[in-house]
Amino acid sequence: MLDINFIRQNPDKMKETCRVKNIDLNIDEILKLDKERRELIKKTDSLRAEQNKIKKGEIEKGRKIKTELKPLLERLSLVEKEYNSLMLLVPNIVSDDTPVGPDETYNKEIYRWGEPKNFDFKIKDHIQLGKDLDLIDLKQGVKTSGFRGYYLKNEAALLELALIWHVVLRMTAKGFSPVIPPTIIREFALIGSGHFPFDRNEVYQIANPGRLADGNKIKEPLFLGGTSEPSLLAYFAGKTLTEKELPIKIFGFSQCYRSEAGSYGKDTKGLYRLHEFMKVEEVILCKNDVNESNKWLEEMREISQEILEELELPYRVIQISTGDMGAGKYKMYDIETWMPSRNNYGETHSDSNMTDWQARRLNIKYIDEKGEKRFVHTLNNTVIALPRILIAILENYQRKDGRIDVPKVLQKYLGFKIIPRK
RNA sequence: GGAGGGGUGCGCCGAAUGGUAAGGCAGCGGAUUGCUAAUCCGUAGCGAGUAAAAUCGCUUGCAGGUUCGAGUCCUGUCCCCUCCGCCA
Repeated sequence: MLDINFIRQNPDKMKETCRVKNIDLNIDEILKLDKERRELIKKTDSLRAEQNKIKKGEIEKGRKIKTELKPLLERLSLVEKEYNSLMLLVPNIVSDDTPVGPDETYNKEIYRWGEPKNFDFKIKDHIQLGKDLDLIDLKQGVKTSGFRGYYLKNEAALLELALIWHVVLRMTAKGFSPVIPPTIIREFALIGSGHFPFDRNEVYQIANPGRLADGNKIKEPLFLGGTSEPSLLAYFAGKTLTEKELPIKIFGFSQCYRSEAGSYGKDTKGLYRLHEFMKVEEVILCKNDVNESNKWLEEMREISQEILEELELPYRVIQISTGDMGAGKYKMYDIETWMPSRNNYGETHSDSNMTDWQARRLNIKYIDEKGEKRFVHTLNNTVIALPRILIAILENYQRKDGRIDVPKVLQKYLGFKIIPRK
C-alpha cells in the first residue's frame, strides 16, 4: 500500500512502476474513485452534521435527511470497497539501482563466491544419494503425503536439525531475537505482508468454513503460512512503537506450506520444490529512512553469505529486476547456491526491502524524535531454507566412495564427520 | 464438543431509562515546586478539510439490520473467562 497523496501527486511515476513490474493496474481508475470518494464524504459528512443537530421529536426532519443520506452512503460504501481493493494492488516504487526489465533474464549477478568443485568421478544427485544412504524416502513420502511428499531420515534428519540449531545460535549472537511464530494465520496477516491478494493460489486455506442452518458458509477461513514473514510482521500489527525500540531484529523458525499451484510440472523430482519445509527467516523493522533500510538489506544479505561461506558452499548473489520482483518490493536480492546435479546455481535465499509498503497495510507505526507518527520500514530475508540447502550439502560434499562428508562447522553438533556414520 | 458470562477512545480500570461516548490510572508533552517525589494544565485513533489552524464526520471486538437517532434492540462472526467433556 502506498499513500494516496503520493499516488495523486505522482501518477506518471506510478504508471511507470506498474509497467516495469508487469502489473496490470489502472492508476487513473484509482484517482477517479478517490475523487468520487472524497466528494461523497464531503456530502455525507455535512448531512450527518445536520442529522446530529436533530432534537427529540423532530422525526419528520430526520426522515427527510435520511432519505437524502441513504443512497449517498450506499454509493460511498460501494466506491470505498472498490477503492480499497484497488489500493491493495498498488505496487511499491523501486530503487533507482534496480535493473529494469520484464522478467528474470534482466536480473543481474553482482557477486560470486567459491569455486564449484571438480569431481573426478561420476556424481550422484541428492535423490540417488538419499536412496543409497537411506536418507530420503520420496516414494513413501508420496504415498503418505501425496505429490511432492518426502521423508527425511537418519543423518539427513540430523543434518537438517543441526543446520537449524547452527543458524539459530548465529542469529542470536548477532542480536536477533528468536521467535517460533504461528503458522496457522488469519487473512489480515497475508494481506498485510502482501502475499494477498497477489499470490492467493499459492497459499493453503484450512479450517472448513462452518455452515448455518440455511447452508450458508460463514466461518472465518484460516491459512497456512508459506513463510514465517507474515506471522512475524503481524506480531506488530496496529502497534505504535517508539523510535528507541527500533530497529527490531527478529528471526522466526517454522514449517512453511506452499501449494505450488502455479508450478505444475516444474522441479518435480527431489527436494527442490516441496509443499512443506522448514525455514529460518529474519525480519527487521526500522526507521522510515530508505538509507537506513537499505543498509539493513545489505547487512542481512551479508549474514546469509557468511553462513554459506561457513558451510563452504559456492554461491552467487543476484539483484532482482523490476519484472521479477513482487509488487511490494523496493529492492531485492536472491542468493543462489551451487547444486552439482543441476550443474547450476539454485535459489536458496531471498532478501527484500519493502520500505513502508507492508507497514501501511499492517498499520505499524513509531513515534519519531520530533513526536510525529510515521510508518516503519520492514525487511525480510532467508537465513536458511531447508531442505533446499540440504541438496547443496549432500551433493557438494559427496565422495568417491559414495559417502558424504559433513561440513566442518556442523560436525560439533552432530558428533560425526561422515555420512553414513559408523 | 456442551452450558454459562463477557469485550467501551491503538495500555489498564470503568460509567452511560434507545437521545448524540462521564470519570480515574498509566504513558507522553508542558508549567511549577525541589530531595528517591508531589501538584497543576494539556493529551485517543482514523477520515474530510486547511499553508497551518479552525471546523465537521466516523470509530464502544468485527460485519450487517431495525430506527429520525444504537454502546444499548435484532442477526451473524471473532476473541476472552468459568465449568463440563476430550486431549499431546
